Amino acid sequence: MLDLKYIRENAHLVKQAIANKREKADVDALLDLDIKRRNSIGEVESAKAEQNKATQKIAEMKKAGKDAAAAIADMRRLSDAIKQKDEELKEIEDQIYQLLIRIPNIPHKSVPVGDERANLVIKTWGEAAEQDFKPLPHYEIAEKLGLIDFARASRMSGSFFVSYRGLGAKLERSLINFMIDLHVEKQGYTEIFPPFVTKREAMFGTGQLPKLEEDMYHCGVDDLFLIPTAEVPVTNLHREEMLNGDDLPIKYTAYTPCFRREAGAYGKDTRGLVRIHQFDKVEMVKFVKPENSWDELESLLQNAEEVLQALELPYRVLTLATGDLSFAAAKCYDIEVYARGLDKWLEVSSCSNYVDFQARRANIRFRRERGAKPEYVHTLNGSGLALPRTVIAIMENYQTDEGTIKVPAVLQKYMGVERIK
RNA sequence: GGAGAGGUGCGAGAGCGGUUGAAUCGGGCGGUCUCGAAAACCGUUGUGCCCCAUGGGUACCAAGGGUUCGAAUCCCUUCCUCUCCGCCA
Repeated sequence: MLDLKYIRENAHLVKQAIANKREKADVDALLDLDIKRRNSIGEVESAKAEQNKATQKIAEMKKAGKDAAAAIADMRRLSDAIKQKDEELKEIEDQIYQLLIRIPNIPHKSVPVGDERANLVIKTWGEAAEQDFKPLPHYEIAEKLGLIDFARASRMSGSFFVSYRGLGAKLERSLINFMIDLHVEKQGYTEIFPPFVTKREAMFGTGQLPKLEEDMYHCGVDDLFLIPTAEVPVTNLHREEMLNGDDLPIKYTAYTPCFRREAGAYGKDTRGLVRIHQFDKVEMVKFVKPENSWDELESLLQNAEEVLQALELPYRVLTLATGDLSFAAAKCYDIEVYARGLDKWLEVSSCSNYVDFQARRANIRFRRERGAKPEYVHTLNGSGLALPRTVIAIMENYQTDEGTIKVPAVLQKYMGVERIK
């Protein structure tokens, strides 16, 4: 959510941002209502000032034992008028709020303008090892080695759910442990194990609601949502809090499963593990001081890259263009791993700076020191990493011509074997 | 799931429906004293919004409604916390 005052003073920038993000939001209607609102506040508050004075007088009269009946009768009329004006004001503020929460965050200056074709590849790391054979796509080798049950999972839960088995299941668990250990031991994050369902307010705080309600699994009886990413519960840990400036930056990492209905996404890249309704992910979340958030984005990206470097998987980094940027983000880097069997680049991480957008929605503030004015923190998060596509890359890039899969060196102590066969 | 208790400022904790934005204690900050410190004493210590803005106004005692001329204080709903019983990994 943006600051109303900021929108008032920078309407053209906001409109530009909406256009560049290919969102729809009515800034002019908002500005119109803003004027109405301020007029209305003037009326209501002067009426209330009058009422407060009169009320005090009545109290004094009663104390002095005088009859206050006439004054009370007068006040009844004023009181009714105030109630009515208050209602009008509330109506206006509701409308403002509804418009305000639909205005997206403003992209940073360094973000290229355009749709996904304007995404900028800023870095490529590693090379696909030369091979004299064509590796099988992951879904075939996984099936062959008994690592993943696609058919059985579909039978019980529907399509786009999978069940891992044997060393396939262990690979999943090993990757989770390896990634968390790396974030905690080498990169200074604190591990969190949060709830996997949250309330509406939490989804709103990080910006999933109201826009993405259709993409989430929802438990109607309790009005709870299954989390689409750990970003939601971990960022919301500090919702409605006043943090201590000395404690910043706060760096958390969390493993969670992620649930996504992906409504309408069928038919595109949907074979195997590329796109499934439930997947595992290790996430990093940071709460930082505003002046540091752009540096923190770079180090967040680096922390995510280190996972792929340790796994020795080739990848590239993209700066997302405005049209590809999510609603709440000011800037976002995507990391794509190269999968040799599919011969495709697959997104395994998005590292975003939300600046104060989420913090304002979720009311997460800090004081630089005792007595200082509260300020909104900046929030960032990045995957480190999404598991299924990492698994794809391992199964395809580490495949041998004998139809086995070598275990990446850093995973061997977790897996207990050097080769999956 | 059943039965109770409760949610007040940085913390503890008071608050007959009428100068209560909120007593008191503690903490923080500033000062007096001291070579310095401690102790003691004095002062100070919330946030949002609006305006004809070095000032004024208004709102906020979990959240939302209601009663009233007037609500932290009375009523209703929701959320959360705690205790006891039941159930359970």
